[in-house]
Amino acid sequence: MSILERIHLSIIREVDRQGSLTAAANRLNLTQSALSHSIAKLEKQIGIAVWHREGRSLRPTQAGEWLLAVANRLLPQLTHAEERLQQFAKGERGNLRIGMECHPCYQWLLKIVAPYLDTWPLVDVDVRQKVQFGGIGALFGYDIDMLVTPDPLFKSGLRFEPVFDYEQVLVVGPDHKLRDADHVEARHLAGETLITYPVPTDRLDIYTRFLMPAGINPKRHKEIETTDIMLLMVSHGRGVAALPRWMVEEFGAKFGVKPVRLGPNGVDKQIFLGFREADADIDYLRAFVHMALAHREASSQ
Amino acid sequence: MSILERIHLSIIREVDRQGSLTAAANRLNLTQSALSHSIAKLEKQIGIAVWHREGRSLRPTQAGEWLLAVANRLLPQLTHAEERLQQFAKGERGNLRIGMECHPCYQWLLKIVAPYLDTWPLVDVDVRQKVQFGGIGALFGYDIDMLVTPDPLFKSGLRFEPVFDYEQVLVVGPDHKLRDADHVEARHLAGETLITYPVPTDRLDIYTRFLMPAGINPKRHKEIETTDIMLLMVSHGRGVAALPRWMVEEFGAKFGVKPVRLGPNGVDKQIFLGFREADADIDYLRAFVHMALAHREASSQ
DNA sequence: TGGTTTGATGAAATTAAATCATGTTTGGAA
DNA sequence: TTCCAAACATGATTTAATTTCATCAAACCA
Repeated sequence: MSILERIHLSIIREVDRQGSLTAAANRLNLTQSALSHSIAKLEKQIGIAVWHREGRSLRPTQAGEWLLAVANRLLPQLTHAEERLQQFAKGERGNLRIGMECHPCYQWLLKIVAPYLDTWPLVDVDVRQKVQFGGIGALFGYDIDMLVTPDPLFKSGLRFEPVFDYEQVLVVGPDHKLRDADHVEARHLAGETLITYPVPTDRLDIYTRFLMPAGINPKRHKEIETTDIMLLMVSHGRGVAALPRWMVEEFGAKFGVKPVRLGPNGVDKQIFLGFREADADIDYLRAFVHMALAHREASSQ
Repeated sequence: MSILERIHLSIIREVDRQGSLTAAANRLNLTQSALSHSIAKLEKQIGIAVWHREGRSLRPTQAGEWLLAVANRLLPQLTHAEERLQQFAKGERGNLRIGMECHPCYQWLLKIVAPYLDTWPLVDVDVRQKVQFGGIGALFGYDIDMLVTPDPLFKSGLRFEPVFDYEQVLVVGPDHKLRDADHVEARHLAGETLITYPVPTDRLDIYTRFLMPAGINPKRHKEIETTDIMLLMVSHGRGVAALPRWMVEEFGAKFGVKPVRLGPNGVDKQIFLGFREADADIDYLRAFVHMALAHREASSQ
């Protein structure tokens, strides 16, 4: 009945990666002949070619492209399932694969992960900064088990817990004219250089919740990857940035930068921890959420 | 290297469904002995039991439960991939599997699907009313290819197009005292029986956008599955309901019911068509979106 | 307590997969 | 151009894996 086997997907993926049957065969510890036979049989059974044979190279057909997509989606899941089983067998607890959709949360995450690793010595934590189909997709696609994000999705098989509240503030250098201001208005930034993480502006709160409502754009927009460099730039008067208040307070002294409230009421943010409802009863996963919630309690006092 | 094969997943799923190895073997057109050998080998390779042997019955171990979840997730995808390939081979275009997260949209959907089936004779349309992990999860899980929903999720591997705007109105019977009112206030419903589709109140706009903001609850809340019966109930004075205005106008005459605006400004709704970004270039899928958009253009005049 | 059902097991048979040896085509180097 | 190396295809053979068959032991049921 079933014709599409794991080996077929492996071959298709490997041929795509290596570029040739022969190279793929080596990586799979099989002969070129074996792959050739295997694929020929598959093509015969489904009744359509997987590759165009052009000279001595293979180019995927439409069906081949489709199969490649299937392979890239399913093979990692099979691999992960096997790893998980091995871990069951060895009495290990497994990996907690955490996806991050929130740049400055990294510092916060470290504070949760550190004690977690002590309490759960058999669980390994694995943090992925960039996830292929976005955090939600990665959760549904079983690429990650937990997601740190400012954008929760209630309903539909996932669960989100608020674990972290903070105020987003403007960071200015030690000689900046707004240094001692009670708060800043959007128009004050019209002549400034704004430094942000390299993400689309519609995912930056300083745009969506502060600048855009006022119809203001900064003079210049500069993207910086790392927080340290960003703070260094700000402290040397190269621009202003928006970061969590706790972060500015923690690193502010070191860099001599100051936080200023965004607008009269400030910009409040909430970070959520998301996971699959189906995983809700995995103890080491629950424990992580609990530790995050406990940390929230502790720091809200 | 790889030990977990499709057959293992099939066996695990079938044993769970049938309750015994023997029955599962029959369904898989194999002998009981074959399955026994097959899973014995698997258990030996991963080094852990998949089932507790209790007397002559099999109960999944923790690992078994996990494997079962994997099987139920991956096997349908493999099956679908095969079907899709067969369709490629036969020159068919495939199935368009549409998930619905919007009860009254069914009538609207019919208006799109009817001409679509004519334009795309080789594409079959398959509508699924209830999807396991919610619409978004079903899209990510490849259980459906398109989703009709009032709750889009921008970003993260999916795309949503607004295809349908309408006003949600209150439907009252021919003898109802509000029958000729310009609009209704929330407090007017305090003494009424409200008839809705059987979904949680936090997904019913009349609650979230009309009653709850005013802190009002109807006297009674009754859930009805089908629109026809709902309208029949309303027309016979058994209560009031909330439906799209176009629907009331279309069926109003038949049932003698009347639309009344919800609040002074009305409750406007938008319905979206969602699909995977990876599928954005499948012609028959694009075509569906285009037809929906065209229908929107036509009816907005 | 027999009869029947269920899963396990070892050996044999069968089927499937991989290799070996070889052929054909092609792209590049001499 | 020519020749060689690289790449995939193919048929026969070998090897490995899977399936069946025959049989057993345990357990549920009447």
